[in-house]
Amino acid sequence: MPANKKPKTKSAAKKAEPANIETFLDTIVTGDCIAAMKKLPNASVDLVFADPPYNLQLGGDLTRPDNSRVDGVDDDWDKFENFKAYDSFTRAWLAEARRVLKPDGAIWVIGSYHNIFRVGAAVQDLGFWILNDVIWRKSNPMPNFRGTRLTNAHETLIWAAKSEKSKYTFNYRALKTGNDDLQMRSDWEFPICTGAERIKGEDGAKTHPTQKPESLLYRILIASTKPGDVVLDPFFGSGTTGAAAKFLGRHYIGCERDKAYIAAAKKRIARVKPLPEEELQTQPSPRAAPRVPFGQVIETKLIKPGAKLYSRNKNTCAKVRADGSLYVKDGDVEIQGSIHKVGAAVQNAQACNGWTYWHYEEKTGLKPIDFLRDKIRKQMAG
Amino acid sequence: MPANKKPKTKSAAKKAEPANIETFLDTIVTGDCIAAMKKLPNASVDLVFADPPYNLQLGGDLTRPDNSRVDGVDDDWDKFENFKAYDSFTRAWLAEARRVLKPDGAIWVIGSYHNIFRVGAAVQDLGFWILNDVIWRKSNPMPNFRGTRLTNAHETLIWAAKSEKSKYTFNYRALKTGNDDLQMRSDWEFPICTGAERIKGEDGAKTHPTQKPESLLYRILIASTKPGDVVLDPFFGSGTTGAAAKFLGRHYIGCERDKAYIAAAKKRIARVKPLPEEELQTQPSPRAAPRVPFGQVIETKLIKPGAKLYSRNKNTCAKVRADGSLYVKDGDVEIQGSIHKVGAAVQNAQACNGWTYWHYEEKTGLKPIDFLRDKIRKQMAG
DNA sequence: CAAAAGAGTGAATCCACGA
DNA sequence: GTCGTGGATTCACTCTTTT
Repeated sequence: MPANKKPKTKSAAKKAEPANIETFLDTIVTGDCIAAMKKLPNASVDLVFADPPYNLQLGGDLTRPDNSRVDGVDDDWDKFENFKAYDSFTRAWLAEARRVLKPDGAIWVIGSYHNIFRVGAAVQDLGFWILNDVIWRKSNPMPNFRGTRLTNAHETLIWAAKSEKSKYTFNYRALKTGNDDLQMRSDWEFPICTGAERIKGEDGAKTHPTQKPESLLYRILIASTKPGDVVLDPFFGSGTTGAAAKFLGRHYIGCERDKAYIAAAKKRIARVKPLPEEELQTQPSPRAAPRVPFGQVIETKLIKPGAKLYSRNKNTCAKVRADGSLYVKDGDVEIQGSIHKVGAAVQNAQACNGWTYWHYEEKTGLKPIDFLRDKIRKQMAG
Repeated sequence: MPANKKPKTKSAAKKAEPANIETFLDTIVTGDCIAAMKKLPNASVDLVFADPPYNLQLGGDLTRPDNSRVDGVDDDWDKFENFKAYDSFTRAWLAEARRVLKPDGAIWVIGSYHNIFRVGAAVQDLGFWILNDVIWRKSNPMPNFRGTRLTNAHETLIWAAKSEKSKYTFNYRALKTGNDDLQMRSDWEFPICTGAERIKGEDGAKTHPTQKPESLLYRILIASTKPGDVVLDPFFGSGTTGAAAKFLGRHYIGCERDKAYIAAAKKRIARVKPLPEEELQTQPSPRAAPRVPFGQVIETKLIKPGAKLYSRNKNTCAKVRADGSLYVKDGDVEIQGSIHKVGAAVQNAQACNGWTYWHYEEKTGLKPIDFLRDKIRKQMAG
């Protein structure tokens, strides 16, 4: 693809145009996440997934009842003087992430009670629009060894669109289908990342202290991206986002400053074999199907003008007119209009889906006129 | 009780001594929660439970797919100009709540993604020390009718001590015992408040739009208070906190400005019959509870030989023998053995906890025989 | 009377597109 | 921007009515 010489927006014209986003696809940008994100052009990524430092305040070492030491999070990058420093760091990277997002883009941030409230408030203050908070219920959490609190058995994710107006991606039907035809809820259960999935060094020690399970990222990407979308992870770490994105036919961009993490992530992602394209087809949404006006049903002669349509209980009867409008005479009152308007009127309802409300007579009984629309769609497709 | 003329602390001595806390026990203070809390003396309550406005910012009407209208929260008390206004309100009431708390006191706040991040950040900024965030998983949440987001199936609670140094109350053993000897996790499942528990006016309409289930408050009070403790609820509403506190032998203080809510709460709490004192003893020591063989239940004459025990659905019936064994005749097959062995056999299961599987008949219905074991343990302890 | 069917409802930031 | 219209969209549970 040729470089785009002409700035796309006025604001972009003010500065030197940053490198094209294509340059960064499926790569890890080395360096501090804010500096790294500054290299990316405005409005160029579809989704951000961020697993920022948790700002844990563990007082001293934590030991198990058998006196073995728990390998907690004590790396330098996870120390912050105080909430103020953490807040300004949080707002800085969130602002960069928002700049880089397309207008209809969205962000996911994961955290625990140590940091998620500060992150969530910053998300709202910066103009993101929260869509859901999602609970990752850990099926195998670490117990509270001292019995001083509840077992910390979950983490919190925030899902937010770039703005209130964003037409964010949500594959509602795909999630529902994958959930035994029940709406996906805001609480998700997954095991923590252990076993073969957990990346370890040659010494057997875990490479990254907070590696997330790929299953979590799969669901996030299936829920809120389309194949070919660009997913940015400002805290790339061990590269779970990259691995899941590559597997699912999405592009990733990672930011990471730790060279050991980068090396481990590259190695990991190289081993991932992407799903074949046909496997990526998710359950289509009825909203995505081509619009078929009711008039077309008549033009196609699937129903003739003058034919009668009924409500399911056959209490109401309407006559079809040549232009695709319906006509009902109920006592003195005559109603005419679209299948939807007349359906709503005879029910005294605000709205009505005429395709499912009205039925035509067949040998086997009443059938919704939606069957006829289906027929036309299939003819169009085949 | 005579008035206490001598100030208890130096700081209290500086100002006019506010009315003694005893005056307020088990009452509802009328008025705005901040003004009402100002009447209470410093460091006088053990626990605060707060269910503040969520600042929902709902749009227009929402209808179900069957065109019925959802009765959303449109009350004035949930309306705020912007985040800034909500934040300053939040910090004001949290500061008062903190002043009123004893040094070892704690607070619970419940909210949704609309407000909980702002509340949580304020909690931290004011010097509270977060102990856990707890997820209330709703077993029967309202679905997302438009298929635009995930089903909002949970709410978030923050549990925080007054300060990092607070020696807060946590009845670890009681929770674990009540949770089949597993540590209580940070995600709790309860149904929403419906049916007979839901308070309704004479017109059948719900008295309060956001009444919380008593089961949620029971667990909170069992987890983090002792009998006789003082529990303050600055947003008393329909009085769930008061009802649970009275039932569990705790004192409540409510703040509420809506007279209709106050009247409903008073009526509700008046009907509550407190548990007898001996039932309030929670699992005291870190030692495992003493073993009670089933035979002892018979020896104690809590159940007589020849009595019948049933599975919860009453599909299975067993006869109690004098030695504490059970006997079941199922067609030609006769089974006998311990409550556990017979329970497993009739279910075709590897193992079974007979204490919870078998039930005896009481006036009010079937009850697990575990109730009887509890009784014996309490007799042994007391 | 029991069982089945129907109606009602809950802290909800709940539509997309073209004229 | 607004406005109008097409047409997509629900789970668990309680209580009432009908069979």
